[in-house]
Amino acid sequence: MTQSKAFDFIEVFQKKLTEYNLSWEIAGLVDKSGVVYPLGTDSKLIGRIFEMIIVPILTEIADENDYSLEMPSSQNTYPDFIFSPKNLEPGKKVAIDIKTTFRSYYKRPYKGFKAGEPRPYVFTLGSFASFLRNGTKNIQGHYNDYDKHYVVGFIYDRAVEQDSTIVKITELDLITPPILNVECFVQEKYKIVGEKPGSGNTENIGSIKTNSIEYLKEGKGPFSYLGQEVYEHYWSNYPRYRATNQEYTTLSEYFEWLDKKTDKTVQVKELKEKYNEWLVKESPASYLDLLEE
Amino acid sequence: MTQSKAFDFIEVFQKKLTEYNLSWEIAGLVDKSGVVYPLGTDSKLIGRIFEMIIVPILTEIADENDYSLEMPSSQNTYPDFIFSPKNLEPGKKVAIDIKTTFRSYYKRPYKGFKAGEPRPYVFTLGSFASFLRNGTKNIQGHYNDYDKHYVVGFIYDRAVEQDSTIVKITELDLITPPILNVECFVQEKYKIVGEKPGSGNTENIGSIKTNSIEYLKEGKGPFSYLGQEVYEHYWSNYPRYRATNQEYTTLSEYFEWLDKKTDKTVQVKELKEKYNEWLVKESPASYLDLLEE
DNA sequence: GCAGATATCTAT
DNA sequence: ATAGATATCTGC
Repeated sequence: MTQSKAFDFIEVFQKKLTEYNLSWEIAGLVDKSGVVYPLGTDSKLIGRIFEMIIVPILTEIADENDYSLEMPSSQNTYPDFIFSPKNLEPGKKVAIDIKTTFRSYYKRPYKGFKAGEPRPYVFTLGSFASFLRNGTKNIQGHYNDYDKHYVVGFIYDRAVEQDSTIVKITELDLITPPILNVECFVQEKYKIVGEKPGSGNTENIGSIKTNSIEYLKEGKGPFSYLGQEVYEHYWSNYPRYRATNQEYTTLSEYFEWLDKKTDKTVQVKELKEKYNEWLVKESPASYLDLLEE
Repeated sequence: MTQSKAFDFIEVFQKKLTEYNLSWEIAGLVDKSGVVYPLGTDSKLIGRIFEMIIVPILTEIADENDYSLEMPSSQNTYPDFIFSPKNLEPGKKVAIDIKTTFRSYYKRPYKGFKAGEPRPYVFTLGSFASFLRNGTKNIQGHYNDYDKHYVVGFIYDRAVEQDSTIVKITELDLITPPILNVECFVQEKYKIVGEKPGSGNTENIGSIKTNSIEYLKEGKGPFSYLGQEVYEHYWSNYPRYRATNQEYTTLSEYFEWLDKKTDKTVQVKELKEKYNEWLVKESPASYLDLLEE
């Protein structure tokens, strides 16, 4: 079997996920003598856990579609997983990145949200200052080696009570898992990217902001209308954290900035039209009033 | 029992560590059904693991010395653990922070080091821009609530081979632990602080640089001669990452900077003398010189 | 939403 | 040693 348009990672991954029916109920860490240590809810840890649990699924997907599965060993290298074509077809690698964040909830009614509803959340989607600006910076190989960039995102509740009792391997039942209510989505990265950073000093792209995982599953961000190239251009020119000249910080301002450039290769008018269409049909504001802030 | 000068955390912790004789041989993560997932060597994970393994030791120490053990729940709050006096004596809390880094080795002889010797390493010792400059910033309570600040440091080798096989709980023997050769030290923070940052954009204090854990165990950094107050003053005035005016970046420059200030409250001459004494007796350079003789 | 915290690493 | 990467969070 060889790669073809038939390989749809989103579809395949979701199918496997259903088949495997993972519980995500991680109890803790186990040492070689069988002592189990409870986990905290630290996100650094949780993110890695999701990453490791899905390895068998990714391995199976790779095998069945004539890819080899690679994991960069360096800690500062994008992406988390690579599907590398066994036929070595250039420019056809597939990048898979795992992203994680936790839910918090409104305690009282706020701007059209009811008490008890989850707050809108944002995923941090990786640097906008590394491989997007320099094709070999902090990436395995070259940015051009990749055909597709997928995000597997996890959202979860932190257990309120932290358990810190150490138990024997025979007493796993006694442990309260630190994470609950896990939801997962898969989508092409550009379709969930937003127009605002997800961090300051470490210059990460922020996802669209929503409290509904459906919106992410369906990939309804602005660049789903504008296209992957516009996403790449927008974020490779987004002002750096310490830039004195903030040329633009929104898509509207980006269009104006683009319009003033002499060497532009796209029709700004068309982009504006697509963006307006998105605003009307798909923007979070059209889902829920006043998601701004 | 009440707190007294008799409570020496370093001594007590080292004793418990010997008693417990922990193996540090973490095999992996276990879920509630008993499936074990291997760990990677990602430092984010490893650091948390050391943190969790020593919880029982800290609990016992707290109990036996009339402290309660607290762990700040927020992810951006110093310290990792707090010993809080049960008699509520103000200004007498004890901060314990866990720090981790891994060894790497010279492949060929270099500047007096032999091939195969471990490279000198630096621990990142937390921000110099938060609670040191604003007593309530990113700290549980106020900086003045604390009497002592200890660092428990771990240094380890990353396993060369990464194991990614998932096993049953009955097959723990099959797993190769991802970390080997763990060494641990405890020391008062100011005694292991160095004069250079341990990170750029995230503005962390760097420890003294050494490839010998003995040097850290003994707390032989420059501020062990200059004192805790000089450490706090040096690092609360160290130039920020993006500062245009780099007033000083070494202790020698700091002394000159201090000398020019009109409101100084310390005798710069005395500091210089102490520093010179340190340079002669204790600096890593004087260690290296001894090694070469 | 911004700015800068959490911890540590790596390329130059 | 420096500068900026890795991922995500939080106070204002």
